[in-house]
Amino acid sequence: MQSRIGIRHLRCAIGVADAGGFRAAAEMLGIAQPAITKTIRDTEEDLGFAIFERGPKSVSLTAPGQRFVEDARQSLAQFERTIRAARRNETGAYGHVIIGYSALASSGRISQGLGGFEALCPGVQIEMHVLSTDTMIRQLAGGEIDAGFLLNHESVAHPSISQIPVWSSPIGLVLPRETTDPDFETLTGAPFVMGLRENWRAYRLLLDRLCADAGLVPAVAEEVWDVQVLFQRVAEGRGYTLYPMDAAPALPASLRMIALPQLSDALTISMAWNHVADTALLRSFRAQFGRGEARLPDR
Amino acid sequence: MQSRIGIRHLRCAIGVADAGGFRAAAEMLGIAQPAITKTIRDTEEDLGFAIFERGPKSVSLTAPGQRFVEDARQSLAQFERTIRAARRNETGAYGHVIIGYSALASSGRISQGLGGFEALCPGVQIEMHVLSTDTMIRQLAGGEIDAGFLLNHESVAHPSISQIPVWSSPIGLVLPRETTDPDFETLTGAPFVMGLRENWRAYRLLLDRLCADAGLVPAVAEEVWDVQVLFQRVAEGRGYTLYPMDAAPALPASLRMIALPQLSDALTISMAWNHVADTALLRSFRAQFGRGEARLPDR
DNA sequence: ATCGGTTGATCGCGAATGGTTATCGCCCCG
DNA sequence: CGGGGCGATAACCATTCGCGATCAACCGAT
Repeated sequence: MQSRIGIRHLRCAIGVADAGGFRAAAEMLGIAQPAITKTIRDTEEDLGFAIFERGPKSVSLTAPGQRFVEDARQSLAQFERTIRAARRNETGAYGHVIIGYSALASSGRISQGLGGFEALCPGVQIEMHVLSTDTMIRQLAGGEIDAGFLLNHESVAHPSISQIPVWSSPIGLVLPRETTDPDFETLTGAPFVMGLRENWRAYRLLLDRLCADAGLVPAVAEEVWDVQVLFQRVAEGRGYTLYPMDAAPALPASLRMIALPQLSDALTISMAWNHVADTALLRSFRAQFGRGEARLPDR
Repeated sequence: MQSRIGIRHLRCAIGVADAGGFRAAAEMLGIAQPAITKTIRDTEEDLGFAIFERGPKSVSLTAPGQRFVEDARQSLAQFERTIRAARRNETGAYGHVIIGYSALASSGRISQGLGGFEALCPGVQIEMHVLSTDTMIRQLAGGEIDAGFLLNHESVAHPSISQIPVWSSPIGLVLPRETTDPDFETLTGAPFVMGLRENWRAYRLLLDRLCADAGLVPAVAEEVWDVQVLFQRVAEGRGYTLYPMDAAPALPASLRMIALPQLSDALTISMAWNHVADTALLRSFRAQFGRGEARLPDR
């Protein structure tokens, strides 16, 4: 039963798989290359099979190696969560939670939940990352973040990630403060600034459907990578954009929002988490937003 | 970020918590006591708080230590599953799954599922433990076993354990082969041999309800710890017993079963697993028995 | 009151481990 | 045909890990 394999071995194997080579992994992990060779060889010896196929140019995972590294990722993530959740942080209290949130999710509901969590577990350090919906799902699956707030959309799903709706907001029209309210009919063909599909995939899909339902055909004059630029361009008069009404208080002074009752559906933000991410601290966190032990996805 | 804590530290902390003392843990882990002292102290130093309260007589967990050890258990279990699932076993193939099953679950449906799994993942080593329903839940929660087949009953639940019904069997009457079939009415007051409530809690609760519904009042003449003894005593004429009809083929030659249509409900066996037990191998295993990604308990 | 018999803590010392630098052999590609 | 990648190997060094021996505190007996 006893195995000489430790966390170090997992880190090493994952590093090589990610970096695509022993030398690259060595650099990434901040150690010398021979150490990688030795650690990988020890691991393979212990497990009884080759994790990597050594090609003359770069290495690749064998089939069992693939499975092993996949499992090792979960294992390592869980381990690090355990340490993070327990460790005393700079503020003098214990615990450290990493969450992601979509730019669309900048609403009072998050602050309220976080406030409740802060009251329950004072001093726990909360690290926030703004991520696109797809990146968030990927990082949740890989254990890089503990929970995320993202756009609820049927195209956003992952077998090992649970989601629970947290709140909704209707979608409004963002326009420069001085501009007069346009008629809804005049919006078709009017210039719009939108987030790039690459980074705003699910939100764009949602808007596509809402606009189609409402008979609105926006002319996308420009696509940008992130919110700040989005608002910047709208303020410069390059076009309108569509954004959750919730975000109205957070708009720059040069912008304002008006409701668009013609857009039938609201945008819903869900809390998402990997169901293997299971520490006492994270259970407390999730409890702040709904029951937090909701259904797994029906795949 | 980098922490000197490794798997060894978790094992050590868990060991001390379980053994209830440094010296006892040392013995349990097969190392000397000073090593325990040092490892625990290193861990506490790294985390920034005391895991254990050193009393003059034995030690106890502090509040944060309690949470840490709890999380560490999950972490360690996941780690060991990862290694187990990957490791080459004696049969020359890879993988090792530990399952528990209730004595009540000895049916063809398990063998069938296991056969399918064997075909899918040839050579994977399956370790089986016969456990009482309650023990199984505890070991699933602690990560000691990967999946279990147990009696489906509302009193058998745990927040982090999912269950999915796998099959059902009506309950029949077990009696010595030579005995003539009794009338159902004569069973009330007739002597019965039963499993001890201590070890058969959920099954006895189920039988209590079924008997009450059917107006049957068995006189429990004797209570025994495990199945073998149960059948032994029935064969010796100490009384009847009630058992799933499924088990008929597995009965000793000296016994036979007759149906009891008066007992309204069937006994249902579920597969149970801890939703944090997540390796590629275990997903394949669970897929053999229903979808295997079913609902979490509604707590 | 003191003396075993506990407990965990401390102190050196060897052995094992994890890391380093230097170098090799290989294969691809200019 | 000779770089310049790659991983493997060798020799060596620092740290870690575990050991036995010992200590200090405490409890419950005499």
